[in-house]
Amino acid sequence: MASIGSLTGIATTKEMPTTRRGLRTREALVKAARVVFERDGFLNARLVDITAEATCSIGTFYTYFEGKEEVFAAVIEAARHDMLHPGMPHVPEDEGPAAVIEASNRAYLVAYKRNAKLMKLMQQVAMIDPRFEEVRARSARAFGERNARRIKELQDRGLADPTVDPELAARALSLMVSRLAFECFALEEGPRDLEEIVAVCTRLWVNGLNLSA
Amino acid sequence: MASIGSLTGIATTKEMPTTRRGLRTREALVKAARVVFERDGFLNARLVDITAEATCSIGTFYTYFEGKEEVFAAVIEAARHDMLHPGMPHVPEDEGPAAVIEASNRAYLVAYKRNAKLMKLMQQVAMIDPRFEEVRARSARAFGERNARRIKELQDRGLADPTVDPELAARALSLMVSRLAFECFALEEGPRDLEEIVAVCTRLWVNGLNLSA
Amino acid sequence: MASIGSLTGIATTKEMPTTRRGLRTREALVKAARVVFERDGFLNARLVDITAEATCSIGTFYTYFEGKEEVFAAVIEAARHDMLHPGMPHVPEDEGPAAVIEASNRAYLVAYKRNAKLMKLMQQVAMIDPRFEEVRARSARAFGERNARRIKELQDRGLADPTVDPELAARALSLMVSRLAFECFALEEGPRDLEEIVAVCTRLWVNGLNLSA
Amino acid sequence: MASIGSLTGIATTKEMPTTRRGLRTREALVKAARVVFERDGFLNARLVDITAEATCSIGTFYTYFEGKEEVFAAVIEAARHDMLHPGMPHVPEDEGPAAVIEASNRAYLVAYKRNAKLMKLMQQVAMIDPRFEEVRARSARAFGERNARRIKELQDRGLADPTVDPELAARALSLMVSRLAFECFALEEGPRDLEEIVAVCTRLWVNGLNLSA
DNA sequence: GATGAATGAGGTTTCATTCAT
DNA sequence: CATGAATGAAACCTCATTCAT
Repeated sequence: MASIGSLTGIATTKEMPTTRRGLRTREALVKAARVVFERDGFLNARLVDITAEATCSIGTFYTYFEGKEEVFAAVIEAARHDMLHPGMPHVPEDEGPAAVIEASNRAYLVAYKRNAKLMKLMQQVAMIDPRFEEVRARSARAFGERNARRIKELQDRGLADPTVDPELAARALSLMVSRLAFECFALEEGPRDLEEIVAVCTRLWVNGLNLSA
Repeated sequence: MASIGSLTGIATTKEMPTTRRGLRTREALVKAARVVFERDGFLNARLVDITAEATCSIGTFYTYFEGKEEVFAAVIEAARHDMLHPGMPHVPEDEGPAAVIEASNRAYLVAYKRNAKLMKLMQQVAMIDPRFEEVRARSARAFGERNARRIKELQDRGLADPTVDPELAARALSLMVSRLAFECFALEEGPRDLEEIVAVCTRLWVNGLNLSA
Repeated sequence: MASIGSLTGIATTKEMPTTRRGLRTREALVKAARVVFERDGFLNARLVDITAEATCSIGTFYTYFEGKEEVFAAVIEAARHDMLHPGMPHVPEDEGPAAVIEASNRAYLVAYKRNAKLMKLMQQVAMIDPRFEEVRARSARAFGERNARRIKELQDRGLADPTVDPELAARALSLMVSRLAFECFALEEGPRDLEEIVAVCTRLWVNGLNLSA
Repeated sequence: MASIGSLTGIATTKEMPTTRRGLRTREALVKAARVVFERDGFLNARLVDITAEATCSIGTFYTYFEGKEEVFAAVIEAARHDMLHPGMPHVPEDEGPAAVIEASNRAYLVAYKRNAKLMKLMQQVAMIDPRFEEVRARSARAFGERNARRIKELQDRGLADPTVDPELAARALSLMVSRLAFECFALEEGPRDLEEIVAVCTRLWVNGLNLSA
């Protein structure tokens, strides 16, 4: 499996531990880091707190990570699976495009809600460190491009408003969903009821693209 | 005139200077602070850099501000006029709701583009300091509420899809616009052509609310 | 007067203090640094010890110096006058070249003995930090070149062995004197009687160049 | 065979390995240490670098050495043969004292040039660690004493200037040669042509002691 | 009002050394 | 004999803030 560095693009010189013991320690540090980061924020989190949480010494920390940024990268990396493959297990393709959009939005929002604190953290760090902004942007781009392709396809099939630019519309609607998720779940401003948010998002997607036509 | 503190909600003990010289110095510091913040970001900006830019001493800084947060509040405050009254001079009320929305979006996006760096900065600080997050949230809420009232009105007049929740839809659509503005103008990701963005936003608003009906 | 940096070639960003108080503090730090360096050596000297000796805080140290290397440069710089102009007040030019050489050697050795600890320190640091090696080399080169010119002149006047290469001979004899000074005064190995050393050095110079001719 | 410790005077508790495998590992470490020391200097050399170069683990290092100083002692020890017996195979005793001095100087300088990097390293460490300064001093003393005996002999036979103190003159001239070697070969300042240096050194010895008489 | 020297808490980072496997 | 994860003391350095001039 590729090292964390290669996936998030955050440079790393430290290699993955080879022994079972090393792996266990590294894992404990990543877990502890997530706890401390979510509790104190990236800036307030101190290495001592992380190592205390992982019940190891500062020196051990530096055996596995170059510094705060690198553990953070590892934390993000560890949460990728959960966020990247947001379920979408059995998309009801035959129930029409609206159903697909709804399922997709729900999957995204469910995953977002589950990792709300981490997403907030990611936003914070992205605003501080350009390398993480790049990670965030890449992730968002991937999401946007997938949606752009979908919209294009619907337009080609005559099911969606052909006057909207697929790329930009996908971007705008994706941002709408992700930002609403951010405010509702990460900032805890506004309704926290998932279904309510799914409903609005889906309606605005469907209406926005004129899918009813 | 009310102190900055009262407007942004950031506590201040420092009074506004009474002499002309004092006012000039304070102004120079706010201007310098904006330059340095926009150039280095909030975290990297050091008070020495700001006073150097303003060609005055550190001591002088503390004559007017309590610290970094307070100058930042002053910088934001100084930019409020430009952002709060985003033109909207002659809204063509009689050309129909779509025209109003378009004008409103354009006004917002024009102002955003003009203050892009500051908006990015505001985002950064909001993620760091809860007091500024509150400022940001209040601002967004005001924008959202205004839009919610409009939507409700359109629904009442039978011009908009009555099935969408006006508050949440307003919030979602407002976030869509502001976030797209942020990415395009502040992060400089994606198209920087204003009209293109105005067009998409307006179309998605109009379609989304089924205003064509 | 030129800053330390420009003379020793050690880069400095810190400017010289402008106020009297600042000058006094900086001076105290340089003096304290010399004491601590001579007592503990460059490597063992800690910044805390220096600031303690100067009765000021660590922060104050960093107001004037970038780090250990920079104070050391300042210490060396402060001692330059004493070493560079090693007296040589009334060189008895008319008593013949041997007398000139003796006076020159004596002046050098007297200055060396007076600054023996610092010279030892300089040797240590030169072996550790290439920038100081460069300073040392430049100093030695200047000394050697002056002697080379003298030898050449004596050769031209038919007073010195014409078969020796003036540059290399000057270098060799200069090194002989400086190294003997180093071992006797800095390392305190061998005789510490100045006149004895002056006598041997002078005789080896005079014989070596065949000045008796 | 006596342990390294007894020769360099550096205390050691580690015994020499008894097995063939152990000897091979130890040898690899000494070789690797020389490479790393010559490349990075004593201070910058880290034990990890040495063990990496020797392709073994840190733990293994401690099987054979107490620490950095001890491997360094072993490195020096391994190079002793080359430096201590600097050839001088068939000194042409009957060609006169000048020829002996020339042969002796050449032998020394050839050996020095071959081990220039190590000699530089030795100088560095001697300035840092008094135990190695002692090793260096002992070595220099031996060289000086041998030369002092020679000079005395020449004086007794009426072949050398009787007015120079044999001990101090020998010391001075020996330092001249060794220091010139250091600067030319270790620091690479000045001519690197061996014969040129041999010529000057020999002439200054011969002239300096008035051997022509 | 303006100045800038002085402060020092508090974080980060390194690497020789140990020791259980 | 070989391994390499774990340790933690010890030093560095920053910069917001104070205050005497």
